Amino acid sequence: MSERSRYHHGALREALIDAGEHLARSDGLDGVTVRRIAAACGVSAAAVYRHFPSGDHLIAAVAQRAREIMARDMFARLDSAAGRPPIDRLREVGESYIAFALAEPRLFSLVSMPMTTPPDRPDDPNAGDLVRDIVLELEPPGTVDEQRVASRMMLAQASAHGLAVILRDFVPDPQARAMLIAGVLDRVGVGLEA
Amino acid sequence: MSERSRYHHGALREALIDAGEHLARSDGLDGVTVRRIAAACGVSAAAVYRHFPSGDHLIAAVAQRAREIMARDMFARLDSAAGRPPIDRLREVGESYIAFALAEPRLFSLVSMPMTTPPDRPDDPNAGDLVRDIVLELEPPGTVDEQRVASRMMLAQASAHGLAVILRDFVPDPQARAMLIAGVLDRVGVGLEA
DNA sequence: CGCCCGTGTTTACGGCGTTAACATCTGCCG
DNA sequence: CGGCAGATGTTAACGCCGTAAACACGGGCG
Repeated sequence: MSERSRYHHGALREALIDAGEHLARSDGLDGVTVRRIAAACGVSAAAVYRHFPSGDHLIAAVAQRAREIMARDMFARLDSAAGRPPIDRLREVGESYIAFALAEPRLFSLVSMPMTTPPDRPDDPNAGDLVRDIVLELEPPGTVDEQRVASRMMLAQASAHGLAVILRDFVPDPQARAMLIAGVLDRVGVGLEA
Repeated sequence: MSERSRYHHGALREALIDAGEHLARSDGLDGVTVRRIAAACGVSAAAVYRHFPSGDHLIAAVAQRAREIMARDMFARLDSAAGRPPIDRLREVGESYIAFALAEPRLFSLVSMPMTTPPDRPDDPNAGDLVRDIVLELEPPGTVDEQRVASRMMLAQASAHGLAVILRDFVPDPQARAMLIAGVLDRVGVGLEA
């Protein structure tokens, strides 16, 4: 089975997700469509249904791909903050999330879609677990107050997500964005330590 | 011109927005479509274009309607908190926003759409201005630090919006929702006063 | 060798937004 | 009061969308 099969594609599923990712980057959510993705792979639209039960599952897979890309960004940035206090690393994660949303707004619009399909491998880099791990370090040694952990996670995630969305939609000026990110994350830090 | 004209409708524009609102409540975003809205008004799809330059403008108008409904909720709830300290009223506004998002998730999905069209009357009840007015009361008398005001507004709006979205998509249990709302808003309050 | 099944194709259906051409009603002007 | 013009409706058509059914190819196993 060489790569030249040209009838049987060989790795269409991955190719479809790749094409979807590129279409999302270039044309945004509206460009991510079964027919366009299939065409980008040089394949008929119906071929998609050999690999995904529906078009929504395909775009859910592309969304999952986008989440993995963002998660890689966040992990990379976290590595360069290794050893710093948990609160600093939480801020790093938040800044990373927001930076991604503003740098790749179209990809981010996939990230923030409700996940209709469970991820293929539910154990790969996951932003939620990442936040939880850091938040756990804020707990007094030897005990874990689940409710406190949950509210801290929620505050971190909600404020980062909300800020990203509002900045993307309503604050075009990069300088204003930077000011607001710094100011809000300062305050979130205070709230997280409370 | 009685109401029986039946050819010339008389108030089609408003009727379309009404129908869009009801469709949004019952069928969610996917139900809010030019053809369906027109059909709900007993009118052909093309008639829409006598009143809106495009279907997107119609659904933007429906979204604006949804925002006004939510704003009315928030103002009503604020009235019953008149006289309380600003921080308490901010919390009331946040709770109101989140409650609406969870009580009317489909309508809320319109609210949180990026506004493509300026509102018809940009001076009617507006949640943003409301928040700003309360945040201003937190300033020391006689001075206004615009940057501090902006970051407080942003924190309030971003955390409420983010929390609403995350709870709607990922936390079905009402009790867990209530716990998280209380916990997060406590922390946001701390961050707002910092 | 030959058959089966995984994976591709073509074709078709209904729903979508939108436009063009036509129809009807209403208000105003002579 | 008559009639014309413009506002507001209609139908028909186009191209895009997701999806299903029926068919075609081709690689691997008996």
